[in-house]
Amino acid sequence: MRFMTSLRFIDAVAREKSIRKAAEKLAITSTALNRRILQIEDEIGQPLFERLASGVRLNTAGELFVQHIRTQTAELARVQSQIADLSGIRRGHVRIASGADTMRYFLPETVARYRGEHPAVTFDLVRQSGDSAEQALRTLEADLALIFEPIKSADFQTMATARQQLYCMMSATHPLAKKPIIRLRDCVGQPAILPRADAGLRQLLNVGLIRRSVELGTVIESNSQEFLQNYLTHEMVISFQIPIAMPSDLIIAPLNTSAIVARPVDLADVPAGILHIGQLKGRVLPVAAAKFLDSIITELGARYGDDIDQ
Amino acid sequence: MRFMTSLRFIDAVAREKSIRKAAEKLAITSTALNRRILQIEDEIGQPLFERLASGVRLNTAGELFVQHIRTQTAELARVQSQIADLSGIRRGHVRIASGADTMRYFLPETVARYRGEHPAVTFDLVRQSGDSAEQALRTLEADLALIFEPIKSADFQTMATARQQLYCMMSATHPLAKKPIIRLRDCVGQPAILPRADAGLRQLLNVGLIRRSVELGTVIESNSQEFLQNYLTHEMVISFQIPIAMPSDLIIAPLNTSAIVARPVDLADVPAGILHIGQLKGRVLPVAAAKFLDSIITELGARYGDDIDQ
DNA sequence: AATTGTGATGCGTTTTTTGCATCACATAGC
DNA sequence: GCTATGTGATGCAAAAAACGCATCACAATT
Repeated sequence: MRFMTSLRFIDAVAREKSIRKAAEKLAITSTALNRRILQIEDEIGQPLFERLASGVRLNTAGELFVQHIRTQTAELARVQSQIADLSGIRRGHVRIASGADTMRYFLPETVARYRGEHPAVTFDLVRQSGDSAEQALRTLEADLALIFEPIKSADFQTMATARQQLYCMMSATHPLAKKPIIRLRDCVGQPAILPRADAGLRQLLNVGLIRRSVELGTVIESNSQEFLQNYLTHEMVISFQIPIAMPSDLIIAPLNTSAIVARPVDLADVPAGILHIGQLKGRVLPVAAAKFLDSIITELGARYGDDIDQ
Repeated sequence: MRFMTSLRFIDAVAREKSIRKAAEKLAITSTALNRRILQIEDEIGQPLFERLASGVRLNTAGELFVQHIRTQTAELARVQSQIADLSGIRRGHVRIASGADTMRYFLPETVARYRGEHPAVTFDLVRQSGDSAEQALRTLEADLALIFEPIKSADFQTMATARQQLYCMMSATHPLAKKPIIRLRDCVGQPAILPRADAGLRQLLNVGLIRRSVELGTVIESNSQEFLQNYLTHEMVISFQIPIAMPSDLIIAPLNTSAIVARPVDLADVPAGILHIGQLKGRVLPVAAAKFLDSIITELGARYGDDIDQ
């Protein structure tokens, strides 16, 4: 959309806090970008940026204006999506901010199914922490966010939740693999590899460990779920995971030596965590995003049945 | 705002239903305008207008897009007003759609007082019927509307009301002028000059007349309040008016021969009509318009005291 | 003091927009 | 049936706007 160019440029400068850096990203010269900004400021009647030696920073007027730009951009996308929807073939672009949990299996499968039905819909999938996912909704960089556990912002509007029981993962040859349900006291002193403290899963687990006064023999921490899961085949340790981040056949895996198995942790020890699917409060989503949200909810319902709320 | 040019043009074409006519109003050639429209349609990916032999008409996509344009335009105005407000001097532009009643004395006085405090605020005052005033709010051509009596649209959000008792107006030498309160039965057969049937006041009066089975000797109908009032000095007839459309000294006018006097009509015969001051439902007004609305409410409060609701 | 990084600006070039003339088509009136 | 009048679309040249290069002025850092 040509008429949005200047606005898009201003938004870019606001994000980069530097005209030259933004110009580079936008693939134009700083001269051209600078002049567009000066022109808009002239039309507004007052500056939008403070000029510092290190770059630029939005002033109050700029904050207001950039907020306006972002809502306008999102609104335009919504209208375009709505217009495209008139022609029958659903078109559009859906931007999702989510934690690593859902990026492994759930989102690939759900997005693939949706694109099977609507090939003209494109996606952005940005893996990030819960905090920055919420932030992405606020700056309108994302339409939907999937966040496991702590929701911090009042601007987050939960559209659906899925309860996720904690599972203990280990090699099929691990002694604990024989138990159908794991109690935390079974794990005392067990060598364990865990996600880092900023993950919602770790926080959930910690609450249980403290309550039951259990200490694990934590040998490795990692923020890579790939690492945690694959390491289980190399050393006799346990790890933890939530169902949505596990391949669907893991829970019912046979006890052959090479397999990884998952066993639920007793809900009395660690309560189920909650996966929140939501959007920016008060925002009207583009058609494509709204329909994909429906698709997510349907998929969650098929997987977790009664553990879903809308 | 340069970046709004194409959007403004499309809006103009939508209103004029003709590229050439719109081009004339916009002071450009139809060629240039036509190409801008083709370009936008190209970017959207589908046409916004149907081409007819008699001009153009919005299709469904166009309706959606023009609605978007109008809200964006209004939003931009709001943000600009908000930004201008930061600099201390309140700037902005307020567009008011209103019936004739308030255009006579109330709005001139209220606008003048407001502009005395905020000289940088400019005004559009469009006199029109209640229906088209509501329509002007919907198309975002007006920020505020003042409508006497029937409110028809669900999109109208009343922000304040003022009860307006009906007054009977006549020459000071008219026999009825001696009565402090007029009953409808006093008026039986009296020669009367009345506003036309589409005015809220006339409808209000008619209800009373039917209820009391009173018939007036209607000799003249006019939609010009000026005419109605000035005619009273030339023939011994009565007319009706609401306080807000009367000069403030009229009710207490002395009984000299040249004067026009106003006497209240008993509320038991004709209930007070209601003047509605409102905006488009759900819309956030620009600072200037919002503040002027405050000013209107204050002024109404000063004049009619308890007859005001917010 | 030298260096590096920032935004602003003069000037020639490139791209975009505009206007004129004209086409193709539909409708209204005779 | 035909003309006259209106409509939007389009090729081409002129005007306007945007762009990029080189450079300036300033501030912070080295």
